[in-house]
Amino acid sequence: MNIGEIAEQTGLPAKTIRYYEDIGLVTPQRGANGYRVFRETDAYKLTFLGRARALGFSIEQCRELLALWEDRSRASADVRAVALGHLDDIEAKISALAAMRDTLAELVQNCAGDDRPDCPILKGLEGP
Amino acid sequence: MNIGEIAEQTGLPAKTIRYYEDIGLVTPQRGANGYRVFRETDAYKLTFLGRARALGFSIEQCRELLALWEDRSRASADVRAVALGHLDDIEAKISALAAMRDTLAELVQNCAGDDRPDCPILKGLEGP
DNA sequence: CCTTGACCTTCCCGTGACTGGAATCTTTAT
DNA sequence: ATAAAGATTCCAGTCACGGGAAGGTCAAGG
Repeated sequence: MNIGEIAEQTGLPAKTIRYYEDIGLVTPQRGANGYRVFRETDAYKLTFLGRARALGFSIEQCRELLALWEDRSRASADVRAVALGHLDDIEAKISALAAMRDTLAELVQNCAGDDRPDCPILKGLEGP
Repeated sequence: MNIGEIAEQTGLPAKTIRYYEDIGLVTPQRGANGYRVFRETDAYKLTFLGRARALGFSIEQCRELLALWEDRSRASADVRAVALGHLDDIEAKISALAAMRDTLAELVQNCAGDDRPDCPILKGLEGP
């Protein structure tokens, strides 16, 4: 399989796949013409990566997960630890965003939003 | 005021303040020794920037807000529009993160997290 | 056989918003 | 006089790619 075909199959842009090779996440073979040749295991890996990235795992976490995935004697606890760590990160991000939203929503609420220059949003940004 | 002093006052790292000057958000004067000299208006601007950034506004949005802030004849509707746009962005991010969290939490829930290699998290990442 | 167009290759630069570090002044304190 | 603190510029790196240039390869059509 050439890169275009596997790109379509996995939904990842060809550029991304080349990048994943660059940083050692996949190691496709090469044909006589220099083209990358992807086999089924590469397709699996790339699909895995696509899903893990969609869940917000960092590249390094993906690398870790891939290693665990390939290690048939891994402990599921190790996988779970990575996932739980990431869950915490997500929760923290959500909390931070929710706090921003609340503050900002309150400012917006108090702003008339008309032609007049008086604006509680700007005032709120000036100082407490 | 030198950069260290204003950095402490605004809570922004000196590096960040220099960067803000680089991209034209603030334009401190210069003393005879080449040091930046910050005046009160600079302090206000930097405080404003710090708060706006803390609320997640991008640098370009901050630039826009600063311009509105300096324009005494602005319409509060313009400010409100920027803020509402950003609120939408925040909501979208929260939704995306919540979806990740839910999916991931479900995978984690089903994983025993013990010494055995069987792991629903990895299986969930393999395919649907 | 030649050309066209689709596909592939590498390489380098740009993104956002900084952060770290090096090499070099200037000021301040002892 | 010297040492430390604080200032300056500039360069490089971060994360995870994306854009685009310059060029090699392949299949189809004339």
